[in-house]
Amino acid sequence: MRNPEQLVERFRSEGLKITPQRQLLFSLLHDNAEHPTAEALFITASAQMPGISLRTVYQTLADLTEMGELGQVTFDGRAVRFDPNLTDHHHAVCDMCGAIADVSIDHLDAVSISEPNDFSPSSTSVVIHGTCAKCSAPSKNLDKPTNNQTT
Amino acid sequence: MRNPEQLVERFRSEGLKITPQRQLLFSLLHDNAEHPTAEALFITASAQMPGISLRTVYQTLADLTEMGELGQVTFDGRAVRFDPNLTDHHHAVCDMCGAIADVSIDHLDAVSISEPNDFSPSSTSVVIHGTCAKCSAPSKNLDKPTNNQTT
DNA sequence: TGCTTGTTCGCACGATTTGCAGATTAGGCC
DNA sequence: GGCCTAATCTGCAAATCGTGCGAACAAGCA
Repeated sequence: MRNPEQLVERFRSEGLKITPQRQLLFSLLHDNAEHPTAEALFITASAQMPGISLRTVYQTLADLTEMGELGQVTFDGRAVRFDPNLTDHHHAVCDMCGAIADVSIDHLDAVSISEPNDFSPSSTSVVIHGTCAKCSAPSKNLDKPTNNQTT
Repeated sequence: MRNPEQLVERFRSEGLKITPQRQLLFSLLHDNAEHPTAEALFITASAQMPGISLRTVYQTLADLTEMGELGQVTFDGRAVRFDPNLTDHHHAVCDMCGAIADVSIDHLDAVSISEPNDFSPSSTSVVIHGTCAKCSAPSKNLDKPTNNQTT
């Protein structure tokens, strides 16, 4: 996703208005590697702008997604998560705490895939399930596995 | 997933009862490569057993999943799909009609993956998006793209 | 400042799934 | 076959996630 200033430019050039709600969400999403849900963004946004509507968060996220500025991923069949990282990458999901990390995979096209007849692939996504560092650490410190699935 | 007879054995040996509803679902799932949703199974089941409850379908699918006889996959963030194929495989999803096909990928472990520090992977799933044969066929016949996402 | 049009907001609703409680029934025992 | 008990089924309410709609509001421009 472009930085907030560039997004403002783009919105303006497309005749869309620059509202405080949109600007806040631009900044919350910029360089955000947490793959937040709409609900999580709403909570963060509400802290800075009490009164902002969840509906507006959904709307803005949908707009950005439609403009190609934001990616969407779902791993568990639950809430959609938003990803401002538009580079070619994949995801590692911690099955304990739900944390999601980006992973890069080189030469994925080198693996031998037996596709069904006449299937025309357009994109490939890889999800690695496992346990993250925090959750696999036995008891190094007092940290419990951070169940931050919604934060 | 085991065949219906074997599932009956397993259920019996675990003290679970063999009901007509369960037997019907066993047979509907056996060798089913369509990755049906609970709703789709409910519709099919209802045709053969009017009065069966959607709640029962969900319950039985959850039981089978918990027993490890059934896999679950979600691709679009909507309904969960059930997969009796427990072999190591992945999925090709048609973005036009929603059809899902199994694909096998060899030597997936050979690709170079830059995992985040201390992430302990347990499984990897690959989803290939694209267009299936039916939907990419221009107009060979009168078939329209079969929008069978719910059937 | 005032106008126009896009935005925001709140609410209702749709889709999917689960919790609950009462009715029903499978399976064992006589 | 009939009975008993615990498991199961069923219908309904409710939780979760997301979207449609209409009224109120505000950004951007003359």
